[in-house]
Amino acid sequence: MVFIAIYLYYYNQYKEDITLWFNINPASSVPIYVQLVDEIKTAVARGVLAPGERMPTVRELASGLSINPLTISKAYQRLEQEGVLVTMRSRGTFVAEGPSVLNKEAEMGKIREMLLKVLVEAYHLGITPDEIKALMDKTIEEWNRERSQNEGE
Amino acid sequence: MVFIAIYLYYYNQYKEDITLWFNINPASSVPIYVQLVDEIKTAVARGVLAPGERMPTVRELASGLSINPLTISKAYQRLEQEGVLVTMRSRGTFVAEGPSVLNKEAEMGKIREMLLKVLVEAYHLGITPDEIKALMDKTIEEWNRERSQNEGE
Amino acid sequence: MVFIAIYLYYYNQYKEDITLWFNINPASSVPIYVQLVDEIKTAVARGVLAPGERMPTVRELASGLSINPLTISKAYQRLEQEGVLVTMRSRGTFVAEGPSVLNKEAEMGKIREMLLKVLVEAYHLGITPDEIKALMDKTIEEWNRERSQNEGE
Amino acid sequence: MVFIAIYLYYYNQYKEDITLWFNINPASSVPIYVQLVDEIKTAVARGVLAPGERMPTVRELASGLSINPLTISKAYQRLEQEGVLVTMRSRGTFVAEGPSVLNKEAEMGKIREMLLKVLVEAYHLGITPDEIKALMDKTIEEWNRERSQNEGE
DNA sequence: GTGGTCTAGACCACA
DNA sequence: GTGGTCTAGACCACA
Repeated sequence: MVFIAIYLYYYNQYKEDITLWFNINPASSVPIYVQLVDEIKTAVARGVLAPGERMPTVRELASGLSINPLTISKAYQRLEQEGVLVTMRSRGTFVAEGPSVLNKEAEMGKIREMLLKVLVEAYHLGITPDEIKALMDKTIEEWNRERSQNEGE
Repeated sequence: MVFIAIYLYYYNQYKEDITLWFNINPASSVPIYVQLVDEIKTAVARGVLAPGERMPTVRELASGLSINPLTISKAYQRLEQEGVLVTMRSRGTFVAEGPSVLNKEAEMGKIREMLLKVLVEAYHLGITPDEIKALMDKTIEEWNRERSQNEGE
Repeated sequence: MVFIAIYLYYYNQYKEDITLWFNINPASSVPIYVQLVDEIKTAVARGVLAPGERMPTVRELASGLSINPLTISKAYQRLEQEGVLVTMRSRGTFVAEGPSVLNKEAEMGKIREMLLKVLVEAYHLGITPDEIKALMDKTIEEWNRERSQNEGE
Repeated sequence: MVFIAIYLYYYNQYKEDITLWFNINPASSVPIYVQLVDEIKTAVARGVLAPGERMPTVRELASGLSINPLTISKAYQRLEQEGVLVTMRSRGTFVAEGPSVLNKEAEMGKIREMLLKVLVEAYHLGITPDEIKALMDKTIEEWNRERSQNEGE
């Protein structure tokens, strides 16, 4: 498998230097636009991309990642549908102002589905629920540490 | 969304009656063979399908689920690769004897990836890490209860 | 303004002859895929396309309407998001089984918005609310007559 | 979705205080100038802006709404074309003296189109023609009440 | 300069 | 055969 790590430096609205770091694998069976959607959602969730921040333009990202602008556009549109980004006509695309909780119960259901998949996968890898629990605690701890670091910047 | 629940009754080697209960949604964007792989892995992990148990033949499953036999075959092959099923020439396909731990560290890495995805998704749904942790505990508890029930049968 | 009326004859699942009749204006400022979405929603609402019915394939429609397949595909995908069509992997695209009412109140709100727009527009055209009411009654009457006719077929 | 409500106080020719209340959403897919056209048409139809009344200048509106003056200008031009506003050289822009009925039949056709769109949309939302009719009656009633209130001022 | 749309043509996974 | 994805290149409305 070929992983292509792409570093994209650009200035945000406060003229600070930001390094976006997207792993896109054009040889993957996962469509490029889906990979990009996942990468951006991760960057936002980690606090690397803060709410209100301006995203690189479609053309910038396209040339930076050597990907067709249409593909970038598709990813941005998908992210807008999911409420992660907001596009303002001829001004650019921005990170949305945090998640809007519409239907907490339905959403908890989705997460529960994902956790069940983790348990199934773990079973087949010979990993016990207790190990999962410990791993989850460690992962959340790291997650919180990273987020508070990014917010502190 | 259309969900098609399929009940598949058949006799295993011990002549016990088993009800397999697969949710296959032909309208989903997830390929049918992947759905089947997931369903079978779940059934095994939950203890509904016990190690050593005989699986229905490709033809049985195909007619039972009204799915192209080639699709079933593809799922079985994938499950063999993953070590979940074992095919014995001219005797049939069986549930493998428990997970074979090859490389614990690499496998923990996979699970960690999945947990990170859960955290990203949860963030965008407005769910906090603490809520995730609680949900995980509850899910594991239910999981263990169900497994011990199935093993008791 | 140039209007291009396209008649598309094809056989549906019951081998009956169906005439699809889409008005697509490539010179309009309304994107082609949006026009197609509107036309198909209208056909379904009028009962010309019945639930469960198979839609023409992307390629058929594309060649029939002299439109790029990608544009047709975009329209189909949008219609799937709206719950009007259902796509089944490598089988084709079908008319969904009727509207699923999720949030009646929110939906009534949308319709109310549209009715207010009608009243605003009517005001500027010198048409009174009473005339609107009469026109609405007449329009609904015709609508019901046409639907019962299509259902009777 | 972000809605930006803008209150714009200004003195009209009679030196009365008027509050204009435009909802402009720069993140909407509807062009800003179209949103402004709709808002002004609505204000006039509701009687908030009376015939003969002086409109704010392009610059006033532009600074009040934090919108590019060119965009405001485009909206005013469009409204002049539609006969809603009248510009008098070096005196300013005014609300026109009521709708001029040019071709009643053609105009009823436009309204009929809009009503059909409402019916199509309602169908896909699971709303019946009867519910539409009732909603229309209620909407017109409120409309009339509001208009008579504004006229009474 | 911004994102949005469209085409022609190619390739791919799935069933 | 089915829909899905991607590219290169072009054009457009909007602000």
